[in-house]
Amino acid sequence: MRPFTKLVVEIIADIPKGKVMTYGQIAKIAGSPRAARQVVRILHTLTEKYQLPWQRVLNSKGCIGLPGQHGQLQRRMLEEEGIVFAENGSVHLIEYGYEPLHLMDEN
DNA sequence: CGCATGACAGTCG
DNA sequence: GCGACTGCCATGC
Repeated sequence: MRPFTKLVVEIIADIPKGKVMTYGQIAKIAGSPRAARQVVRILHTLTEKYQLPWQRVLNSKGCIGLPGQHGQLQRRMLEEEGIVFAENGSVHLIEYGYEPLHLMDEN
């Protein structure tokens, strides 16, 4: 497994309950600001192997990426964690967005 | 090895 | 503010 992938797994696994992160955010922290796609792939590939909280990972719009039933399921799981959805079906990233500061260089 | 694809992001009109 | 286009990087065929 590449370092990037490993970091992504660590980061996602480190997302606390009631918080969410975006693909771009995770990718950036993992070391590749442009690797949001890889985060997506990693979710697909490893979410079942490592039991990652995929439901806490959203796109930059704060919306569920999956269409249909999976999205509904994800939304319900997030609500169970205490996350409140906006009227448009998005999550308030300003409030629920999680930033693992211990992984930041300085900033 | 080359082409196509993906649960995306950022910019432009 | 929304829709369309391009960029990115790794995996799959």
